[in-house]
Amino acid sequence: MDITIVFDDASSQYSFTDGESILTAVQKLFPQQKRSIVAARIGGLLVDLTTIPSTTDDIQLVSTSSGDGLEILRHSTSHIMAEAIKELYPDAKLAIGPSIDSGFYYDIDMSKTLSPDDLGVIEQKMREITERSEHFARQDKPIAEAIEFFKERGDQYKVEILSEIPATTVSLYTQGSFTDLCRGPHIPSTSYLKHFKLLSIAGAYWRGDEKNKMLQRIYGTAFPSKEELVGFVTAREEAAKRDHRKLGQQLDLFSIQEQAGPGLVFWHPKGAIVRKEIEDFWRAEHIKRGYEFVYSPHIANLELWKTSGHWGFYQQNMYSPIQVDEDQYMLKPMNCPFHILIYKSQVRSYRDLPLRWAELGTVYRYEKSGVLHGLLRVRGFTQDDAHLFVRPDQLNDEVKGVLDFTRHMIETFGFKKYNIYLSTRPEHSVGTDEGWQMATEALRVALEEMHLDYKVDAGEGVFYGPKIDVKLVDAIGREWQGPTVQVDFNLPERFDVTYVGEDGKEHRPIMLHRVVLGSMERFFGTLIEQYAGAFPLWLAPVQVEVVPITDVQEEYARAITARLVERGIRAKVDIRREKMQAKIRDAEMQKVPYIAVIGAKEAAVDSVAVRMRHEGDLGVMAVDQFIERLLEEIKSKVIFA
RNA sequence: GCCGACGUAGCUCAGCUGGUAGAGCGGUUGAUUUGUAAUCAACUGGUCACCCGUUCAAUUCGGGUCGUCGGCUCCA
Repeated sequence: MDITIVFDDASSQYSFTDGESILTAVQKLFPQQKRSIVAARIGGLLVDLTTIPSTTDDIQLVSTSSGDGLEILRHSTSHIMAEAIKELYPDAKLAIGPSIDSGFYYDIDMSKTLSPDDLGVIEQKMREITERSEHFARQDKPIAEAIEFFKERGDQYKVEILSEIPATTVSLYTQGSFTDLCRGPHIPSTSYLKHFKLLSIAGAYWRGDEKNKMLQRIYGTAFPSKEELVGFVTAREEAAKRDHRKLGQQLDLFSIQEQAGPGLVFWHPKGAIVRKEIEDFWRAEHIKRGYEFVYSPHIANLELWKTSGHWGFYQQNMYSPIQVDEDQYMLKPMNCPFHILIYKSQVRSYRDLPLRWAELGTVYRYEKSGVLHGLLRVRGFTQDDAHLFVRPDQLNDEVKGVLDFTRHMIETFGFKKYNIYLSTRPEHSVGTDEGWQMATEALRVALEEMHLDYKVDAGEGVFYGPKIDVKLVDAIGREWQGPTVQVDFNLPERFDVTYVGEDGKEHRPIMLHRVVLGSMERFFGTLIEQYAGAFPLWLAPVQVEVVPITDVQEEYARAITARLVERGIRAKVDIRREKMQAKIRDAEMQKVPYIAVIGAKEAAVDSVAVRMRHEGDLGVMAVDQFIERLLEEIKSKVIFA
């Protein structure tokens, strides 16, 4: 049987004899690359190389250099790890072991608690298994038989998974003495696996439900080549250096103090000045876009939170009540009810809408202790919040306006890695199906009209309405929710918010909740990681470090610094009795964008020797020229990647 | 909240099997007057996170609390 085999855009013919598998063909046609070819695709379906072709359809070979191939390699690695664990710890019960973006994991239930040292032992055993060259063999079984098979072995998790699969037959894969339930495909033999590493141990709930038992999860990864594996490990180490918690301390930006309590942020002077720059920009942009600013209190009567529904739906995230005289007061977890109260302070006309009210509102939420994470997940934070009260006919434009605003902010701050999600109605929520549908549709239409790529995050909306989330990506690829816009037709209902229409009758406005940064804390955290602490000039805490070479130039250096400061430039002079080299080193390590070196030559002609971060010595420049350059760069908010 | 690991000067870390702790950087002082990533020296830093227990003796061993880190769950 002659079949066309396609590999790397080249195709060749191969005559299959009866019972000959694709693997045999690969070994004959591509003896050089045979270990990188791990599977095949026939008619769009991925199959094992051990498949014996039954049609004359083209066969496309899948190598580990493709996404599918890499996934197969990693998935097979998780099976090999599972085999190793079963050999080492026979009482281990396996749950699930998929491949993920950075590698794979397997969830295991066993009596022994694994320690990091055990990873080496398991790796060693895996190495043995790869040397044994065990073949991966697929077997299709009626589901009842498969259930019986795993039941006998006491693999309760596999039985549970099987009992929920609607299919009549399932596939099992066996290598060596180990058999697992799996869709496949897999590498032909354990010998294909050469470059792998087990990374960490963690706890994970069975089926991701905290009511279930906690299993032990082992994370690992595998690559086609040693270089790629080493590259992965070094990239992780490099990423760790951009960690905002590390940089926050090194650059003296912020701290979180045990004495004060977890999740509460202290902004140091250098972090505070960055925040101030962000806030100034934020305010200016709001004014341009027709927003007004409001301020509201930090606590309010519990009754208000009952009316808003927060007490019912959000209680577990709120700090305990504060008893004041006869009443109970709550620290605010959100700003929305306050803005509603301002709205309701007078009768509003349809002509007043839309109203766009913004506030840098500091909120407090009781987050579970295990989830706190530097600036990215805290208990007290300032949202760059705004609420828009709009008429139904204004909804679409206003949502688009917010999306455009968000995009402008993200781009100005130079974020390249972010993802957009549309979150729909969650399990616990208020309001009617019609309302939810209308609101979700409004968001979807706005996304489409703005030509923004997005994914649907089913059931991830807020209790009062659906939302669009923008998630920013941190140094090691984790996503953190930043900007969000939420459509809310429930709070206006609960608070009986109205406006008088053209017809003289009362109508219900729709509320938009939105943040364009997220929170100052989280945004700052991702910003630090984004720039690895080397902020663009307009944000840099110290913009220019003035370095006199000897103390003879001290007076001139001070004068230059004063001139820079007078022009609104954040300049500091380093008058320590240190060598110039040491001062430059310190300024570089503090990631100061410009260093102005001043010796006798410069002092004589009113100039400075300019050194730029990452670029080195730019040569001598007249002071006025230097100042103009700085002001221009600050004004244009140039980003140096 | 759950699983696991960790918690020693301001920072980064050393301290084997129990005998009240060290280095480098930092800070202070003095000397050096220097041309693009660390000048030299002296001095100064610690209830070894906290609380109980075992022991003649605990930074070291055991238990608990708090905090941090990696995940899970949950979220801006």
